[in-house]
Amino acid sequence: MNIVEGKFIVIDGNSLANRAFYAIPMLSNSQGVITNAVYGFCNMLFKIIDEEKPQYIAVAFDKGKYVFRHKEYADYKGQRKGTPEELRTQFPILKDLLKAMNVAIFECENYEADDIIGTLVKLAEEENLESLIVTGDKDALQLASEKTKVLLTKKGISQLEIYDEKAIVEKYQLNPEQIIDLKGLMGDASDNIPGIPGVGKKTALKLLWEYKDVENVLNHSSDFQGKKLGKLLEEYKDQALLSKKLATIYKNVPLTAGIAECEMEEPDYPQVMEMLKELEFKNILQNMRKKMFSSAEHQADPQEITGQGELIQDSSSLDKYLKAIQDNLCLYVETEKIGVCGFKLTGIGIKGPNQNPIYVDITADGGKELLAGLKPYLEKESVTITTHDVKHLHLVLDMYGIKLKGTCYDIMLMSYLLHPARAKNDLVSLVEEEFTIPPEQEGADLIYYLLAGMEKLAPQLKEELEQHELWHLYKDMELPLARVLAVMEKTGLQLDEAVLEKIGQELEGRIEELTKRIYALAGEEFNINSPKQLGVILFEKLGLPQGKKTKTGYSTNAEVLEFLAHEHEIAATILEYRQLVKLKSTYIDGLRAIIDPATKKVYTTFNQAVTATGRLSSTEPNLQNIPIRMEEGRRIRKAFLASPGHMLLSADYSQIELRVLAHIAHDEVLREAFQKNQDIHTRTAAEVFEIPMTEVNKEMRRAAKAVNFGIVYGISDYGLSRDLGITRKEAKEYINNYFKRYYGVKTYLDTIVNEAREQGYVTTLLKRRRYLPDILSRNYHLRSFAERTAMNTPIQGSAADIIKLAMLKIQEIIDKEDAGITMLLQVHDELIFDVPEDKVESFGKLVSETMGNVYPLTVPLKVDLQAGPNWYDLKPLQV
DNA sequence: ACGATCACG
DNA sequence: ACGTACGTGATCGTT
Repeated sequence: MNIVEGKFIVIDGNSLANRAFYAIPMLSNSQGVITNAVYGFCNMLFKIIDEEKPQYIAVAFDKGKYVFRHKEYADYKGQRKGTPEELRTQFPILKDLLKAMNVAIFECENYEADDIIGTLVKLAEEENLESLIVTGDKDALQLASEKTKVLLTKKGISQLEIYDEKAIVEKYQLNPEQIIDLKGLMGDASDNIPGIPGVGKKTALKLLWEYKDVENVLNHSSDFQGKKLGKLLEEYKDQALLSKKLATIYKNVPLTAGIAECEMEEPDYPQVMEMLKELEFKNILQNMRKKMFSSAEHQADPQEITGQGELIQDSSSLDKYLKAIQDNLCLYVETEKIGVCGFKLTGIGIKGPNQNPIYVDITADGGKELLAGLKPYLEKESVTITTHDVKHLHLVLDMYGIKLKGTCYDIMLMSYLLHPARAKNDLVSLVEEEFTIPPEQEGADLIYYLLAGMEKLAPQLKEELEQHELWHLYKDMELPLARVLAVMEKTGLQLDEAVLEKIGQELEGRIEELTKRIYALAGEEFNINSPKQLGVILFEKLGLPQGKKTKTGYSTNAEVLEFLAHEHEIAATILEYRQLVKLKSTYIDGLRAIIDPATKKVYTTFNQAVTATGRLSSTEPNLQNIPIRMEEGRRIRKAFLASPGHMLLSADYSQIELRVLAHIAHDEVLREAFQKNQDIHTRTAAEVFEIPMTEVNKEMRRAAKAVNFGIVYGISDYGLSRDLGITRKEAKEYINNYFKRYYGVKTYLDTIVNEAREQGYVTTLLKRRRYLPDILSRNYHLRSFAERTAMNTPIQGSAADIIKLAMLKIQEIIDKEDAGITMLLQVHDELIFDVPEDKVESFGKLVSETMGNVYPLTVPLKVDLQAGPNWYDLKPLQV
């Protein structure tokens, strides 16, 4: 009889799906198919299989609404609400997935999942198998035995608890079968099993400890003669027996298959992966792919790519390969960082359609000959190159005098436009999302996979961009902009080391003084830079009132210190210390460390694919946050020089975000203010305080300015009150007054939030998209954040679109003029140029006109020009 | 690796 | 009752 061995896992599919549905926040794929229960179920299934490593597995489902129990008792489960629509639709998906995974599914008309489980477990016990029942329903405890355990889901789905026979006896002082008797006496509200009225858990347990089962309890009802309990037992005798019957799991369901059919099998990988891809379960898909690779009988995923390639070291083989592939190629440049700035090429990966990839080893002659061979192919106008980070490619090829003239698919930029908020736009992650790179690939082998991945991704991304009306943005803006940015990065900015050194020395002296003063005030030496140690000094030793707290302890930020400045001299001293240390470490030491000794320049990197709104960012060094607001810091700008005989020209958009808002919100008051070229904050103050503009004082203007900022950020009374140091009630008043006057803005903000709710995303003027998955969240924080983002992104993002357009046009002009002018920096609403002195005025005029007219709005775009020998000494320029 | 802080738009 | 203003990057200290 004992023909099989091992462990059998049987899952209550309905119970587990229910648990997953309520435990996991609403989740849907991009088609709107709700998937949270399937997702939770899958995760739990894999976890259990992983931990228990069963040889047999089955999932049981309820089938139909009525089961044999309804014949005995029509109201069985009568109180239960129907399955919600959002869950009901997930069962077919779940069953299909289980089928593809070759997991045995059982369902049987007239019987519940419980009965199927009871039957299967009985069969398993006869085969001498160990069984584990997975469910959220305590009824299953009655099935526990020497060979059978029950895995109960506790809260949510991550907490599981195993009950074996011993655990049940310990907990209830009852045998597992007596769980049925317990329910017979006390009933079960969730299944609408009546039991005996007035008998709860305590009484029922007491009775069963004494009389063992329901029948015996009823037989001894005379023991309770004269008591209330005796009367109840008499009166509800039949109901108790019925309840026990209803609670009893039936173990002889006519099943069409047995334990042998439950044997674990390898999933049908291609089918499972197809389904997981459809469901967009990226993590599970990746795990499944890894499992497939490690599986003994490795099946081919239809999407699978191979890493077979060829190493090439000589020009003639390269030439032969290039001749064969004609005009379409994927290109991967492998580089290594050298020194503080710059990098060197170490290898090139190439793949043509229907060709195996190649890796060109250029270590021999630094690549000169091989790159010379590559040049004519890459410079063809008819060539289409697929790559990742085309700006980087421009910079690398430029070192060999190669200029790309054809068209380009940049995987990084394309996927950024599709998912700007996604953290991982690096090539390996993107390829891994679609295909699996077998573990531990490196060097040329890895590059072969990446090339094949890019080749598959490019047309998919292009199609998706077209579907979302983003192709134009890619083709005519981001792609050409990459080249402009490459030129800017290559140009770099001249720094005056002597200026930095001088400021550095001044700072150092002052910091030393401040340090001593702080130690004296504190009465001991400590690390002032450590918020933790500082908190102890301020709030424990000196006993100053602590304002806010952070997650980790006391808050010691500028806001708190400013408040404390009234209380103790140390606070103001620390504020100054902080400010100076920041300047010294970030700007003086930080910049000096990355100046190229050969050129005395710094070379920033513009990241074109990180921000969620479409802005650029700048790193190593970040030249978009050089101090300006405070004079002490502003002096750093003296170190940024124009080249000899040139001037720095700065052109910044005045109030571009509020102008964009006036345009997209169709707000008449805001439009009029800009059309009349009024001071926008003064006008807002006049509106909000209902006075003529001439009567607006400084304080009113300051408040109005804060309100305008608030509007752009996605206004909240809390934020405004904090910024202005007023009560929330007052802030609310300001906001209400504002919306009364700027009715178009109010309507716009309401509309855009609704649009986000309906579409799941918002767009900018040039159709750049940002998805807001949290806009319907039930979590107040997440939802509010998404709402503010919905208000802010079209404004910030459209401004980013406009200045990018301007950069493209201006670079064209610069190229055409060929007068030694270079574009150096973009700082969100400002462009910095290096211009020959005699060209400053004429070029300034061109820049101003170009920026002002590049994307006509219903309000004028105003540009302020400044020029000077360095970034500090800029004087307004009228043209 | 992450949080706190602070520099910019 | 609740508690966040939008978008970044560098540095430092702590884990």
